[in-house]
Amino acid sequence: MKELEATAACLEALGNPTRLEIYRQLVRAGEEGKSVGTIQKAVGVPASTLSHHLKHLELVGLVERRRAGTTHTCVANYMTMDEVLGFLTEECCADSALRRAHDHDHRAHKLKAG
Amino acid sequence: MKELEATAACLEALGNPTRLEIYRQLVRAGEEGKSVGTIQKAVGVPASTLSHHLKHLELVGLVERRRAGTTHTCVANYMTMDEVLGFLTEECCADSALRRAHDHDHRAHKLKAG
DNA sequence: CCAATATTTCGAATATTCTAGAAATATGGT
DNA sequence: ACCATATTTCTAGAATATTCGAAATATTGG
Repeated sequence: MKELEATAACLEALGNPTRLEIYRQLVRAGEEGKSVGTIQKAVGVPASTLSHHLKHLELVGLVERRRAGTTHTCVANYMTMDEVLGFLTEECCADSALRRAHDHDHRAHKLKAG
Repeated sequence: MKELEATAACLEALGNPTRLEIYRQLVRAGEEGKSVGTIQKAVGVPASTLSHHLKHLELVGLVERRRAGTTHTCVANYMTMDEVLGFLTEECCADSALRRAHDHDHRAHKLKAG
C-alpha cells in the first residue's frame, strides 16, 4: 500500500510540536494564509529553523505557498489533511472504533466498510 | 498548551510506517485485540523491533495490553485516537478546513468554534 | 526443577532529525 | 548600483530514533 506511506509521512510531519503549532497557525489563518515572518513571530523559532519545518510540511503536501514580492505566504492544504483523516477513518480506524467508543461528537461519521 | 504536546506525540507515534501498520492491525482486530506474536507474523519485523514499537504506541496511550499467561494481547485505545482527532478538528483544523474543501464524507462534523 | 513458548530488555551500530548561526539569494525601493 | 527586508541554503554539532541479535524474564506444563 502506497497510501500508508504517504499518510505516515503526513502524521510524522505533524508529529513535531513546533510543526503542529505552525500548521495550527496556518489553519487558523484560513484561505488568506500567513507570511513566514508572521509565523515566526507567532511561533518564536529562528528563521532558519522555521524555514526547515515549513519545507518539511510543504514536502508532504500539508502546506503550500504563494510568493508575492519578497514575502512568502503559506497556506494549509486542506485536501491533504482530508486524505490523512480519510485514511484514518476508512483504512485504519475510526469507523470500527470511534462510533462505539464514547459519544463525543463523532457519531456523524458515515459507515463505509462493512 | 499541554494538549498540543500530547497530540504531537500521538501523531509522531503513528508517523512511522511500521507503527501505523501495527496500529491498523490492532484497530482491525477490534475489541478482541491481537497477540504480539500474531502482529509479528502480520507485520514481519523481528520481535525486538516490534516490542520497541509497541512500547512506543503504549507510551502515548494509543495501545493498551492485557497479559494472559505468556501471551500479551494488544488492543487499540480508541479514546486516545478520538482525542487526537478531536484536537485536529477543534483546536487545529478541520472545521474551518474540511467543511469547505471538497464534499467527501466529512460534512457531518459538527460546528464547534465560531 | 527443566523445557518450551512468548515477549522484553540490553547493547551497539547506523541513520535521521533538530537546531541555529552564518552566508547566500531574491525582491523592491531610492 | 546600493540598501533594507524577507527568506532560504549551507553547515555542522547534538540529540533521538531505528534496527536487530543476543541474553534475560515470565509463564505454563511435565
